[in-house]
Amino acid sequence: MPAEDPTTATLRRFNRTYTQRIGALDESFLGTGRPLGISRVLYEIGPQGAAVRDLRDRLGLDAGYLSRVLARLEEDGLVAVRPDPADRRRRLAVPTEAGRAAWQDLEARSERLARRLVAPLTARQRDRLTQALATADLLVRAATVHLREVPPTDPAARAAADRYIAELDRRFPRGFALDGPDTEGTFVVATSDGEPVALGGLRDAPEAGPDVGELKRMWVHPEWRGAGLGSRMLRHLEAMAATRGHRRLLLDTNGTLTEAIAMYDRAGYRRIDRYNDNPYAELFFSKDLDV
Amino acid sequence: MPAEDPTTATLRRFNRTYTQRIGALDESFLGTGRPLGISRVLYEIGPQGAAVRDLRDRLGLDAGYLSRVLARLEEDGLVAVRPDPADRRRRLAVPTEAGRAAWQDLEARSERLARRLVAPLTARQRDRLTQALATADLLVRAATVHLREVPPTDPAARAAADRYIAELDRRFPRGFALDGPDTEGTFVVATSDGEPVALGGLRDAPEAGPDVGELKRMWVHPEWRGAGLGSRMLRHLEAMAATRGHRRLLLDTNGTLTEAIAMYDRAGYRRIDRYNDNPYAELFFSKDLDV
DNA sequence: GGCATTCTCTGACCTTAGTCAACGATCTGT
DNA sequence: ACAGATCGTTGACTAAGGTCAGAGAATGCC
Repeated sequence: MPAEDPTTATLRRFNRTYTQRIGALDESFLGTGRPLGISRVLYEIGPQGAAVRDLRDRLGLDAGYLSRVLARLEEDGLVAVRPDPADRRRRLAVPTEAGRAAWQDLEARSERLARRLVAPLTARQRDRLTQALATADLLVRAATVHLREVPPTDPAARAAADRYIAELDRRFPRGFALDGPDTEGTFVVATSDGEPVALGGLRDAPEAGPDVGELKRMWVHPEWRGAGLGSRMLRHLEAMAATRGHRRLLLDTNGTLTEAIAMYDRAGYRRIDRYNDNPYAELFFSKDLDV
Repeated sequence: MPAEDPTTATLRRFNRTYTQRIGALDESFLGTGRPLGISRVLYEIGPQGAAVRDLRDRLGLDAGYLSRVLARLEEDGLVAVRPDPADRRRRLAVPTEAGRAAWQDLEARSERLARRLVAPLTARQRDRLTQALATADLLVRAATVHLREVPPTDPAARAAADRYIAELDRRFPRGFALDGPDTEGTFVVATSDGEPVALGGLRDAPEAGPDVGELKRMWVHPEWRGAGLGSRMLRHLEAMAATRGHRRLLLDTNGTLTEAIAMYDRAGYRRIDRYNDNPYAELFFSKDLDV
């Protein structure tokens, strides 16, 4: 084993503290007269309801087991399970009035326990704790984001591209619009709990040379900025480009996107002259990939 | 329910992230061919061994259940349980050679999982995560510290007082020594996992007035400083003094203890003239309690 | 239109984790 | 030396949580 890593040591120490002290937050689900597993499923269904499929994914449960838990919740009159009209193999679990009340109760218990935990802290320390946990939350979530390569038609890629376009439209003085959805190149979507949180596209740019690629649609969900998702996406795209035989990457961007520009600078991209007639682009970058 | 509290909201959000992602650290104990509970006990016993009593406290297990788990570990040749020579009611669990190897394996699994979790982060982000988790760890531990009032003879109070004395002896240019152990007044010991982490003493000071008390032996474990334990101790002592009928508190301290002095200032203590002949004291404070 | 796949449910089965009370051995204070 | 407390073990019992294979209904894909 290599020399002790301070990050894993801290993480593991925190894990111990956590399971001993905050872990009790789960136990707030006890004492409701229902077993923990049942409460967890009820809580996960939430006041709006959820698809059985999603519950299974989110909670990591066996299909048979979950089915039984749902039957029990239905029997207790807390949840109604009915087929999804859009795909009648699927089923949706929707809380009844009583179910929503039980959910509220779980919510209140959890909140109470959290309060009791932080009660001994002064306001200043509470702020520090909030800060620290929010940072840790963002980084841990960012670290467990899932990157996958998809065609331009992928629904997650489309959804992310739409958000990208909407954001540029908001930020650019004269708005932003595209002719139609992307059809060219390959996209990389980063998802967390199924939600797209970052996007990046790579296309061949034969007009600029035989082994040149171009990056497009680089976008990170606003709530996820500052966690290094952008540079991770960039590294992933560069590795992808290298395996596709590209030796140089181009990209263009707008002067208002200062965070992105700083990231490109940090990642070793150099500013070059205009190489296309994109009316929204003001800055142009290039990077040589050392294959 | 009052307006949403950002601390509990962050804590609860983090709790979700945590159970879904880091929580898997526990699951690293699975896949060893042993059930989770057994592995947890084995891990807690550690390479040095542990008293059965302590295991029960640390893991919060039922005596009967733990007894059976230990029997199973003994049967598997991983642990030897033998009576504690010092008190033959107690028993000690000591790992065998195979047990130490199994413990190493658990350790390695946990480390591997922690590494995999932080692997996607850059060095900079890893530093930020380490920082954030260390802060959160300290604050959460500080929040769950247990304060209790004890007589001067209490072993935890004695242990903390000894550390206090040793530290002053190290920090004062001409050292520090006492005639004998404290016998007067009431102590408040803060413990975490059974370890004393902070100390404070309160005595009547009739020589200074009928309703005057004096604080003594204020000490916070060096690793626990900056988490507000000192001011929490102070508040506890003040409340205690108020119920004892004191309306004014005195304390003395040495100029080298700058953190403590800053804390007294913050807590509303005012500097006064020397009120005793303590040769180690250079600064003197007083605070009126509003009862 | 037919075949493979997806989604959920059901039955059969099992381990794990835990509780509770009774009991014997041992220690502590007086 | 003895009453009372502490420590751990044992027997009897239970709920919780989970696995696995098979089946039926619905859908997607060519």
